[in-house]
Amino acid sequence: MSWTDERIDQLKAMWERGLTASQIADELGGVSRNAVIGKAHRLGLQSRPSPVKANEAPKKAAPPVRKPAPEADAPKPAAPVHHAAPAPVRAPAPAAPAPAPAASAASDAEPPKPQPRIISVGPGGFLRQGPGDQQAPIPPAPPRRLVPAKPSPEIAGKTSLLDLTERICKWPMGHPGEPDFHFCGEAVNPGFPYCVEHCGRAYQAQLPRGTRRPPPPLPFGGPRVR
DNA sequence: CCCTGATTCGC
DNA sequence: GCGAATCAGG
Repeated sequence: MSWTDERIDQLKAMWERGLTASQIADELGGVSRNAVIGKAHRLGLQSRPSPVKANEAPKKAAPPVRKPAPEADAPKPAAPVHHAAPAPVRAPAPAAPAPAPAASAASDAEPPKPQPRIISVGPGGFLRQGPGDQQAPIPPAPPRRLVPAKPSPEIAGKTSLLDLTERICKWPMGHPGEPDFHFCGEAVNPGFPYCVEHCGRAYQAQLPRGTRRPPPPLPFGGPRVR
């Protein structure tokens, strides 16, 4: 995977939104967390509260650098380290998750930025978009969007797509596309994409033919009622 | 253990 | 430029 303009855009966007490198990495697909961090730094995107860099020891000695970089002369005036900007944390639960549609989209001068694609995962069998798949060319005529282009990854405390990892239950809750659609989020049953409970739903023993089966519990909380 | 970001350095 | 390996804190 290479860093196309688009992917770089996504990286920037997500990085700025406070998503973790891991999240960004597996959202983009095809890159490692390290790659994301590396790229972010190369891009000059910088510094979010890093665990290992909480404070700069103003002590005279700064030995713990592996490479004893012999650079002695650095007439640089002390670069003002803007101190710890409070970065948004993993799943902030703002009271208003609903992305305000806002009429601000009216500006024609605004070139449509390819926001992260909306992708779905579910037991129903549809797979997430992967690194390899073709990128739907969005450019030609992105007319007015009635819905905000921003997927708003933070769906208030819920486990969103972006929160999924290998060890988080991916059982969907609610209906995809709806504002409160999210994922189970429990710790997975090791080796499975779902938690123990949802494994029970996802993997049902095949009963002998002709056996009357109770209505199988469907994903998505069952057929949509309208 | 898991996670996080930072840094280094061979490619 | 890239990213795996490594480090180091939570």
